Amino acid sequence: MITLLIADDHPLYRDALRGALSLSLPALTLKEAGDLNTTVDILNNEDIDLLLLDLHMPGSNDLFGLLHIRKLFPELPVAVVSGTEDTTLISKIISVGALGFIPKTASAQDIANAVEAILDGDVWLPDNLSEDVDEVNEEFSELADKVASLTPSQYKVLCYMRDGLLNKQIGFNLDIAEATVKAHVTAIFKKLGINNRTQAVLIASQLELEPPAQ
Amino acid sequence: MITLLIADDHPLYRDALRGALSLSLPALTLKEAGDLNTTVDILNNEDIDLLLLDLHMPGSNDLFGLLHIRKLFPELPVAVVSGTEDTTLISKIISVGALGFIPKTASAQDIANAVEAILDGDVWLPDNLSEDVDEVNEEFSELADKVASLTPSQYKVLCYMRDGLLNKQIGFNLDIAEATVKAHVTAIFKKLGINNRTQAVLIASQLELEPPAQ
DNA sequence: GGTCGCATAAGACTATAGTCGTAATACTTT
DNA sequence: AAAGTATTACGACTATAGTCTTATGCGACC
Repeated sequence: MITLLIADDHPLYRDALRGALSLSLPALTLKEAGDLNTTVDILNNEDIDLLLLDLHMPGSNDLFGLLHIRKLFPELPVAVVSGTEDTTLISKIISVGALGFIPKTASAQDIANAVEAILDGDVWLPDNLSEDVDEVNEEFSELADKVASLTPSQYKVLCYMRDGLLNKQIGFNLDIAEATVKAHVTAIFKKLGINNRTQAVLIASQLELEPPAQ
Repeated sequence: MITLLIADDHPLYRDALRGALSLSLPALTLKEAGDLNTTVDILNNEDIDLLLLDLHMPGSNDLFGLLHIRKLFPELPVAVVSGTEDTTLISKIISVGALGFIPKTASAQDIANAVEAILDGDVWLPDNLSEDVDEVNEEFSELADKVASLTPSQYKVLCYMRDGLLNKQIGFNLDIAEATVKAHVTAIFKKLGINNRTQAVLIASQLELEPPAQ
């Protein structure tokens, strides 16, 4: 029995997805989540075979949500659903480890085909994108791996760095001493193989990280 | 009499453009340039009504060439020709002030139409892009303006900053004292309305600046 | 031909970034 | 339960970033 989790903040679109899938693939069990936290909860407590993730959920700014999920559940197949047509963003989504990208404009049949392909272990992309994706991939997926190896605290510090905050301000936000922030910063440098803040910020910016804002 | 300059490093594609244009718009005078420096030379010495600029010319990394031209000749209408289908990049190109974007896959007729529209003062874009462009525009064109207000030295310093170099290293590369680099850095901050290097690097990276590498 | 504005240059000083050593806690692995 | 490893935490120290001040050269503009 195959179970699929639809994570999208728009109830109407969840219904539409559910409809499109139950039509062509009635054997699936479908679960739903409306934000990133409940998505993680469900993934922790139930056996999910495929996650359909909307990128614009509350608490899931751009790539952050996907990176987060990929880090917590590296083995989980993820397909991203989004209305964007930005080819760089789509390339990044794939580089970060999503097995497919489904445009919100796709037809019910396309969506069903995509889900089927991904469940079979294939990667599914809109028609004209394969080359674009390859271009971005090489360096980018390395970076994503390195960033995924950061601890939660380190990740938060990196996000705040990316926003141009001083160590002192980061410490205040996270309620730790500036000295501790510096220690995290040094640890981040080692993991990313760099030696100053500028380079760290560039990497974070290429990955389109956003602060957890909690 | 209308004069048009084709700036593209690929002689064959220059010929193709020339052919496409002379067919539909025989009244045009056409000039050609194969790299960024001769492009600037010609613009300095002749009266050009429209520049067709290829983004991947030698010495013109990504957006740098366009920014450079826009800064030197703010009144000159520029249309960008490129093979990219990256929508963010295309949006940035328009934000920086190009009046049109012509995909290399466009037909002869499309190209002629585009040139005609731009000479009439319109903005010409591939069909499906107008909305995408609007999204990126607002903040981005402000940034581009600010960066364009930098002096040549300041611009170089910013590019090196973007590469993660220390002030000391930048000074060595430009053959000036570290103290001078710092002075430039402070000047850059003021012009861009920011107060630390991290933010400067983020702006430079969003603009896809590349060092002059001369 | 001043003089005004601005880019360039650089030294002295302060603030921030980054390193190192150490320690406490948590989480495996045996 | 003990030993090992990784994370979090922080203070003391050094290196780098950034500010302020001053000075020089260069073009614009009466």
